[in-house]
Amino acid sequence: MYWVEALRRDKEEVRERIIKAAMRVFSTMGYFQAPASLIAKEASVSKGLLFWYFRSKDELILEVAKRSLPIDILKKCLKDGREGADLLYCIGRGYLEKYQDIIHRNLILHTLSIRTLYPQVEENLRDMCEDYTRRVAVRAFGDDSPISRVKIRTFFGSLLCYTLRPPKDIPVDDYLDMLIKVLMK
Amino acid sequence: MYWVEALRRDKEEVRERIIKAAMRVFSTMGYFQAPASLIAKEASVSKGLLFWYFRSKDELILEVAKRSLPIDILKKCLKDGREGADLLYCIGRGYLEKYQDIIHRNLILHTLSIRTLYPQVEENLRDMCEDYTRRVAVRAFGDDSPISRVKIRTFFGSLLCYTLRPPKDIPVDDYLDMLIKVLMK
Amino acid sequence: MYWVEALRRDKEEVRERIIKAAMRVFSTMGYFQAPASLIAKEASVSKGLLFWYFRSKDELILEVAKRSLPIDILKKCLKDGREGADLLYCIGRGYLEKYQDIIHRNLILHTLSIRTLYPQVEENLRDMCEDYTRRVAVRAFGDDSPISRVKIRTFFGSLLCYTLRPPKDIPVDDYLDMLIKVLMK
Amino acid sequence: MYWVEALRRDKEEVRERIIKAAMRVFSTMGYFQAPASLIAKEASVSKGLLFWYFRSKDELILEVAKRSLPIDILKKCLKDGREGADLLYCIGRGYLEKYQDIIHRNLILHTLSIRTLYPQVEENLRDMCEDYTRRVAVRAFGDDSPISRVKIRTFFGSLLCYTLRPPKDIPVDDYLDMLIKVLMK
DNA sequence: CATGAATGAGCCTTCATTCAT
DNA sequence: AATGAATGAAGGCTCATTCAT
Repeated sequence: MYWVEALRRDKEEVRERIIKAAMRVFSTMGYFQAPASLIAKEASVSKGLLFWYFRSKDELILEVAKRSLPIDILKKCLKDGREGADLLYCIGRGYLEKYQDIIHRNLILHTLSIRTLYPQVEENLRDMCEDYTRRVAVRAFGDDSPISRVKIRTFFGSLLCYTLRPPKDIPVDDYLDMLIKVLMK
Repeated sequence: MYWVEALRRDKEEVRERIIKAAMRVFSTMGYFQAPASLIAKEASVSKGLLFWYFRSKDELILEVAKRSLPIDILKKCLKDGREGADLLYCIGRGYLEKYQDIIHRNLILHTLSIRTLYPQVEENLRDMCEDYTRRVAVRAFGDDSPISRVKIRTFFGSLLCYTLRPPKDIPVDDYLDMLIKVLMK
Repeated sequence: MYWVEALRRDKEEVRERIIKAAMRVFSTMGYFQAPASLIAKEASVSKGLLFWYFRSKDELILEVAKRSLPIDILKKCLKDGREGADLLYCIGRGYLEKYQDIIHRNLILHTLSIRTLYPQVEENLRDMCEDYTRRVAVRAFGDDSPISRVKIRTFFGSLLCYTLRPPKDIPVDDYLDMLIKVLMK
Repeated sequence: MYWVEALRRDKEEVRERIIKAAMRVFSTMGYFQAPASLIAKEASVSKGLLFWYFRSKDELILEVAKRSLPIDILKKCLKDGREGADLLYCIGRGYLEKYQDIIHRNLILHTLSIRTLYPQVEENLRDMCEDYTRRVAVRAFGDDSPISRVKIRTFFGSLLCYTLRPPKDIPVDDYLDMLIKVLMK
C-alpha cells in the first residue's frame, strides 16, 4: 500500500525535523538550558507531539548526543578499507568537515560534558576511545602497541582541539597535513 | 589589628569552602543540573549565605570554571623559565596530575561545554588556546611558526584526550614520554 | 437482515468491552487517575474509538458509576415481591455477592467520592437513599416510619462497612444472619 | 528566646493554614481534581511555599486524609473511660457533629476512595476497622464476640450512611437515639 | 554575617480531545 | 467504524533569588 509507506515517511520526516531542531537548540543553549518547548517551536510541532515521538527529553538528548560524536566518520573510513596515512586523512577530513558546522562543534562538547550523567553516552565514548582507537591504530600503523594508540589518541585530541578553536591563520588542510606528518614520522 | 585579619581569613575561608563544595557538586551534576541549595548544604552554609558571597549562581559558575582550566599550570611552568622538552614535561606532568582528580576531569568538560554561554569563559579559553599556545611554542620549539603551534595544540589535545579516558594499560608517565617523543622528533 | 443484528451485537460488544475495561482500570486507579488511553489499551481498542463510543471521559465515568451502585440488586429483590426478613436476605446476599468482587468494592467508593461533582451520580444516590430506602422499609417492616427507615439505612451502612473491610473471622453468611437478627428484633 | 517561639508558632500557623485550605479545596474538588496552585491561592501563599511545607502533593493529601477520618473521636471517647450506651452516644454525637460539616463529609468519602492508592491511608483504616472496633465492642458490650463486633460495625456503617445523606425529616438526635436503641436491645 | 521562609517563573510531562486518513 | 498522530491546556515540582529577622 502506497499510503502506508507515505505515512511512515511522514512520521520519519517529523521525527527527523524534531531531532534537527533539537540539535540547533541544544547546540546554542546546552542540553539542560534548552526547554523542550523551544525545540518544539523550532520544529514547528506542538509540545505534546514532541513527547509523542520521544518519551522524554532524555530520550531526545541521547539521540542528539549520539549523532554529535564522530563515530559515523570512523565507521565510514574503516569500512572503506583505508590504511596508513590515507586512513588518517579520511578521518581527519571527515572530522574537520563535520565540525566545521558550529552546531556539531558545540554539541560534541555538550555531549562530552554529560557523559557521566548518561551511561549510554559513556558507552558510546568508550567504544570510540577504546575499540575504534585500537582498530584505527592497527590499520594506520600496523599494530595496536601503546605507542600507536598514543598516536591515535593524540590525533583525535589534536582534531578536537583544532575544532574547539581553529587558529585563523592556519587553514584546515594545512593543519591536517602537518598533524599527520608529525604523527607518521 | 589582628582580628580584622582573622575576620578576613574567616571570610576567605567560607568563600573558599563554598567554591570547593561547588566544584564537587558541579563536577558530578553539571553546572545547570546542580541546584545552589545543594552546594550550600555541601558547604555547610545556608542558601542565603551562598548568595551573600556570590551575587548569583553564574558568578559562582564563573569562579569554578576559571579554576577548572589548566591555565595555572601553564603560568607556573612558563614562569619557572623552562624550555624545550623540559617545559612540555612540566606542563604535561602538571596537567596529568591536576586532572587525575575526577572532579577537575569532569569540570573541565563542563566548562568547555558552557564556553559559548559565558563570554568570560570564552575569553579564558581564547587566552589559553592562542596567547599561551604561542608562548609555549616559542619556549618549546624556539618559534611560533604554524608547525610549532600545531604541535602545541596537538600536545594539549592529546593530554585532554588522555584524561578524558585514560587507557588502563598505559601508565601516566609512559604516556607522557611517548607523547613528547613523538612531538620532539 | 442478519448482518444488521450482527453489527449491532458487534457494536454492543465493543461498547461493553470498553465499559468492562474501564471498570477494571477505574477500580484500581480511581476515576481521575486513570487515563483514557489506558482504558483503551485494556479494552484493546484505539484511543480514538473509545471517544467514538463515549463522547467524553465523563460519559464513561457516569456509565461505570451507575453500574457500581447496588441499585440493580434493590430493583431485583423488590420486583421479586419479597417481604420481611426474606427481602433483607435477598438484598444482603445480592449485595455481599456483588461486592465480593474487589472491582466493585473499589468502584462504589470512588463513585461515592465523586457524587458532588456529577449531578447524575448524586441523583442516583438520592434515589437509592430515599426512594428505595422507603420502599424497602415498607416491604420489610410494613411501614416507612422513621424507625423503619433508620433500620434500613443501618442495614445498608452495615453492608457497606462489611465490604469495605470484611473481618476475616466472620463469614459472609454469619454476618448477614447476625445483622438481620439485630434489625428484626 | 521569645522570637524563636514566635517563629515556630508562625510556621505552625502557616502550615495549618495550608492544611485548612487544602481541606476546603480537596473537599469540593477531590484529591486529584484539585490543583496545588488553587490550594496555595486559597491559603494565600505562593505555590512554591506550599512545596516548602509539604514535599509533595501526596504528603499534603496524607495529612488531610488522616484528619478526615473519625479516629480522633474514637480515641477521645475511649480515653474518657465511657462504657455501654454512653460510649456509643459519645462516639455517635462526636461523629455526627464532625460530619455535620460538609467539608469533612465530603473528605471522608474521598479518603475512603483513595485507600488502595495510599498504604498509609489503608493502615489508618485498618486500625479503625479492626483495632478500634474491637476495643469499642469490649467497652460497649463487654466482649468482642462476633455479634458484638457486627453491632459496632453496623453502628459505624449507619453513622456513615446517615452523614452521607441525612434524611431531612429525622433530626440528628432522634436518629442516634433510634440507632442505639436498636443496637442495645 | 547568617538563616531559612517566601516568591514566582519556568520546566517536564500527562492527558482529554480532535481530526485527517 | 477505526486508527493514532496532533494539539494545547494544565499540573506538579524545582530552583534562583530576595528579604525579614
